[in-house]
Amino acid sequence: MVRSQAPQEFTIGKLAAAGGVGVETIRFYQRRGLLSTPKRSEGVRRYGPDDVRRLRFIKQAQAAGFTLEEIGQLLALDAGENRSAARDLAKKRLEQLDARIAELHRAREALRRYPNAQRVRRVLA
Amino acid sequence: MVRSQAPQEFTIGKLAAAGGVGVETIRFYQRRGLLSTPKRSEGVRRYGPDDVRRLRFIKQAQAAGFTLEEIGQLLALDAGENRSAARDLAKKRLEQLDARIAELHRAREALRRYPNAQRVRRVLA
DNA sequence: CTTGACTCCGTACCATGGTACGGAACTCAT
DNA sequence: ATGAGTTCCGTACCATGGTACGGAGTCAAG
Repeated sequence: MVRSQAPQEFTIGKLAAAGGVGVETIRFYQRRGLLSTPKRSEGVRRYGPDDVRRLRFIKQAQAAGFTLEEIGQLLALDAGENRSAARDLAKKRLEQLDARIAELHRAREALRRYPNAQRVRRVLA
Repeated sequence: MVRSQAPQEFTIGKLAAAGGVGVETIRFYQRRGLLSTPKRSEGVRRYGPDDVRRLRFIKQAQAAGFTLEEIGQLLALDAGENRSAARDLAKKRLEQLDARIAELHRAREALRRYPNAQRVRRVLA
């Protein structure tokens, strides 16, 4: 079942704008294998909504603390058979995320106390 | 009033060990002006408890999300007259920290839902 | 008083995540 | 159909936060 193609209406510049990144960042992600590099159509490569979603996913995952390397694995595993491996990876990252959040909370408390301290050194040390 | 000197009993290797970093990291921080470089005493530089505290402060501040550049400013301002500037810096960072924590919480929630989702892509996008 | 560990110093190299550059090809609006 | 604006592509460069290397000097235990 070949469904009707979604319109490939984005040039690289539009895609970048839609994802809130620069054109060079798109190319960088393509080199890294995080985004595909479609064939040229009328001299220029065209992108569609899937690419926009994928780009947004990358940005969100980055915000969650994944490295580009991990994001690549996640996408690869997710696309292939290996969805349970992807889940494991996500779970592992979730634990790291919890640890990081706790760490930031501790730092936050220390920093919040700071304005009344004599010196910063005593606060975080 | 010149109080009795605290013993300067650490060599660079001990200092590094006490701070849980490598020797090269100490040297790197010295180049960056984050740690002082004491005069040589008997051919080798000696460090004391103050240096250990300072090193630990750097590590903690890093964990709180400060860059080395910011940590340098913080230490400089704190040491000098400018304690209120140091407080401002800390306050600004505190706000950023809150934003970052909120962001990680959002990512966490998305990730936590993942095991039941069909594909990662739908989760964070 | 030698041997092994540690220090000192400059300089080079590394990973991560981009950002910039320059010339040629191409597209699009007027 | 022409000129401004994009795209394409390779390659170079950037900041951050280290890590490694090599040769000379020093120190401490046996």
